[in-house]
Amino acid sequence: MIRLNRLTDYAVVVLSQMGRDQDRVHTTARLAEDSAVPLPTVSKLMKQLARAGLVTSRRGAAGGYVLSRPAAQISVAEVITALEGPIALTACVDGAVDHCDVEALCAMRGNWNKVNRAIETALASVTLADMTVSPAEMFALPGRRPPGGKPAGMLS
Amino acid sequence: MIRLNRLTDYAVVVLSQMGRDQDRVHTTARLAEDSAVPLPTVSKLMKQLARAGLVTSRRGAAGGYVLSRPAAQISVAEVITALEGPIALTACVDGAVDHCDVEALCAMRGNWNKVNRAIETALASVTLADMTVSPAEMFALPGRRPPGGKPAGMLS
DNA sequence: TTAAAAACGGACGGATTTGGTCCGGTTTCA
DNA sequence: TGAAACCGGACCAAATCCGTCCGTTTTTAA
Ligand code: SF4
Ligand code: SF4
Repeated sequence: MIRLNRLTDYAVVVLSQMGRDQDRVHTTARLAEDSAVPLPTVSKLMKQLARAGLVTSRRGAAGGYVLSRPAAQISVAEVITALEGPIALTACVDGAVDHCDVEALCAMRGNWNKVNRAIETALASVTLADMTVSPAEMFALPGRRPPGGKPAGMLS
Repeated sequence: MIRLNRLTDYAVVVLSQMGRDQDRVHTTARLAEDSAVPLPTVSKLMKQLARAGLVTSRRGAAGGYVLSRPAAQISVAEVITALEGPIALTACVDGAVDHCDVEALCAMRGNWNKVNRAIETALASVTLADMTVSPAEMFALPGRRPPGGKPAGMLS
């Protein structure tokens, strides 16, 4: 069902959690407790996110993780990319890593690109900060696109 | 990588194939040959698509499959839905079938809805006919949204 | 009347991916 | 020095995906 990886979903949830307390250091234990995601899983996630540079780790006692950037400047697209690699709906779009064995004969090879880009744009326009507000007022925040405004041009 | 099911991809490819010859009946054998997708797989796909009503089957000798509607009126979203069920990025969006075990405590439960809807819209705005044209002139066809026009309002 | 050509339904199984756990290091602080 | 945290990776159970196969049913044409 075009499902997002469950782990990726968790990552967004946990990162948003962190966003609520911008620059406090959060231990995995605390994050796990607050988000109901099992501890070892949170740990694994944070490791990956740290490697991708989205969070910064502080080792040792009183250590933990901090968001590298304010939550309003991290898009869910970045989170996805960090955990699952480049967003590639099919194997023949531009950033794809692997190869399609039908690609040589496929008449529509490359036509997924536009669609893929549209989705990419959609995901890039939502930040972690957006994900924490109540659904009702999402995208109605001051300073963001007004409700009737330009919708970030998909399929341009 | 937010990857589309390979079978779903194939389905779109094959259906587009069919769209090139609007109302001829196509046998699975022929479709397989033309698209390089293995025959039994095409067969399986067509069965599902027939059940979903996207194609009409004609049994017996000289039988085959016909598109139920012109290719320009079938969106890729429909194809995806037919094969994989409702488009649901996570388990907590509106049309989702299954349930998230963290849902009770998750602070952002429901916030994926908007994102999900945006993607849905993107996929719904691309038809099978669009997928067959050369990438260069996609969305530059007469009668469709002009290049600078309203992009079907995502995240509305 | 018969034979061939097609769709139909479903079962099956191998391969791959995913989700989650565990453990032995290493770094830092009190 | 010891406790608290991250770090890296191995590991595995479960689920999913993908492709194949086979017997049945329907229709057409010889
Ligand atoms: S080449 Fe064709 S079959 Fe292969 S991934 Fe691209 S669209 Fe799908
Ligand atoms: S409830 Fe939270 S964790 Fe569960 S699917 Fe929705 S966003 Fe993800």
